[in-house]
Amino acid sequence: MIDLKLLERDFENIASKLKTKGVKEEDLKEIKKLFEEKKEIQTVFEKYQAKRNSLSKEIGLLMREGKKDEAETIKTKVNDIKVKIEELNEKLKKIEEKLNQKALSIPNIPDSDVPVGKDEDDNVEIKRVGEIPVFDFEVKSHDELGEELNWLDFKAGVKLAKSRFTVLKSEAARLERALINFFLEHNRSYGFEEVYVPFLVNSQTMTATGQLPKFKDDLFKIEDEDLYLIPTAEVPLTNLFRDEIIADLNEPVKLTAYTPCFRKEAGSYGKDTKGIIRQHQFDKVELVAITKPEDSDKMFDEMVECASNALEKLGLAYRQLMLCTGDLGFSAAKTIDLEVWIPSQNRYREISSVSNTRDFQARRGKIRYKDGKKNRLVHTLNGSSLAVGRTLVAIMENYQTKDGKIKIPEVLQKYI
RNA sequence: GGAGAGAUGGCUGAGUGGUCGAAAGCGGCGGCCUUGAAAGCCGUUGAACUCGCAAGGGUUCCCAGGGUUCGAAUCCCUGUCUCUCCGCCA
Repeated sequence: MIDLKLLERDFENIASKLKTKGVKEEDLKEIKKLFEEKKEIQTVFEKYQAKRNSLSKEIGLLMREGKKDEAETIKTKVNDIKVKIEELNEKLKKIEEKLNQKALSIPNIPDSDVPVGKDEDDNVEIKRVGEIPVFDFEVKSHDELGEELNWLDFKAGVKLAKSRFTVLKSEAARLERALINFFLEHNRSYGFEEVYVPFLVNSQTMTATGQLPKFKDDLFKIEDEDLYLIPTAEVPLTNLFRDEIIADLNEPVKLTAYTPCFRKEAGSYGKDTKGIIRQHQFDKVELVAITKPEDSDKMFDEMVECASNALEKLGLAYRQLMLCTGDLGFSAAKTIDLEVWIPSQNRYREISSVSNTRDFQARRGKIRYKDGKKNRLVHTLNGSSLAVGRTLVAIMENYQTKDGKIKIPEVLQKYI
C-alpha cells in the first residue's frame, strides 16, 4: 500500500508519478479526502470515548462509596455520550472500509529512475549477453520437438485438466527436475536459504503481497475455503514475515524456494497458445529478500546478477530489460526482466523478473524491523531464478540438433 | 469426520465485571559490583492510530467478529486456530 501520509503531504509529486502507471488523479484525490475525513472523525470520536471512560471510572468510585444517587446521575450523562459514540463509530467504520478498499487497489509508486512509458514497447534494454546460436538447418519450435520426441503430451494435459496444462514425459520430466535442483543449488551459492512452503495460502497472505483484492480473477481459489493456489513463491516466502518485527536486520534475509505456480492467465486468451510458454501450472524457483531500506538497491543488483548468472551457466543468450512505468507490476517500484533467446520465435522471451517493492508490501503486511528503539518498515524484493518451464523451452530450442534431438547442457548432466 | 480442552505481552503463566496494558518468572536492554566474566543487586523493557512546533496527551488492542453493561481480558453468541483422544490416511 502506498503511504497515505506521504500522499497527503506530497500530493502533486505522488500523483504525477502514479499517473505514469495509469492511476487517475481523481482516484488519488478521493483517497486523500477520505483519509483526511477519517482523521477528523477519529479525533472527535476519541474525545467522546475519553469522556465516557473517565465518567465510567467515576461511577465505579461512587458505587464503592455507596453514593448511588450521584452515580445514577452520571449514568444518564454517559448514556447521552454513548449515542454519540455509536453514531461516530458507524461513520468511522464506513469511511475506513471505503478508504482501505480504495487504497489497497492503488499500485506502488515507480522509482524515479524507471523510464516513463506506456507499455512493453517502451521498456529499455540494458544489455545483451551471450551469442545467439546460428543453425544450419530449419529450427523447430519446442512444441514440435516436444511432440516428436514424446517429451510434451498436450492432449494428456487437456484430458486430465483443461487447456494450458501439459504432461511432461521421459527426458523432459527428468530435465524439469534437474533444472529445479540446479537452480536451488545455484541460489544457495549466492547465500539464499532454501525453504519449502505451502502451495495454498489464505486471503490475508494474498493481500499482503498485493494479489488481493485487485487481482482475484487471476487466482485459482479452493471452493468453500479461504485458500488460494499460489501464483508464485514470492507470496508465501514474503508472508513468512507478515506481522513480524525482525529484531536484527543487519544481514538481509535471503530465501529461495521451488514451487509450482498457478495462474488463471485471465485476459491472455489467444496469446502463446502453442507449447508451454504460458500455462496454468508451471514450476518456478524464486528468490525473496528482506532488507533495511538503505540496503535494497544493492540486494536488487545482487538478485539480478544471481538470475543472470544462472542463464550464463546454462549457456543461454539473454538480455536485461528495465521495465517502463506502464509495464511495471502492481507491487513493484522497479523491475528488471531477463529475456532468453527463443530461436523458433526469433526473439527474446521473459524468463525472469526481479522487482524491488520498497515498503509497499511491508506496509500491507506490517513487516518491520528494529532500528534502535523504532520499528521501521522493511523493503521486500523478489525475483525468479528461474522460471523452470520456460528454461526447458529455451534449452529444447537452443540445444536442438540437426537430427531433431536435444543436447543436455553440461551443468545439468550431474542432475540427470 | 467425532469427542474433549484451550487461545493473555519475545516466552512461560496469573488474572472471572471497575483502581488491568494486565501479577510473577524467564529472556532483552542499562547500571552497580569485578582485572574481565559469571553470580548477585538496582532500574528498564509491547504495538497501532491520532492530537501537538515540542514537552506531553488521547484512543484502540488480552485469537477474530458481534452482543450485554455506565464500565468487559473477565459475562453471552458466532467463527477461526491449536492441543489431546478416536476414526481415516501417505
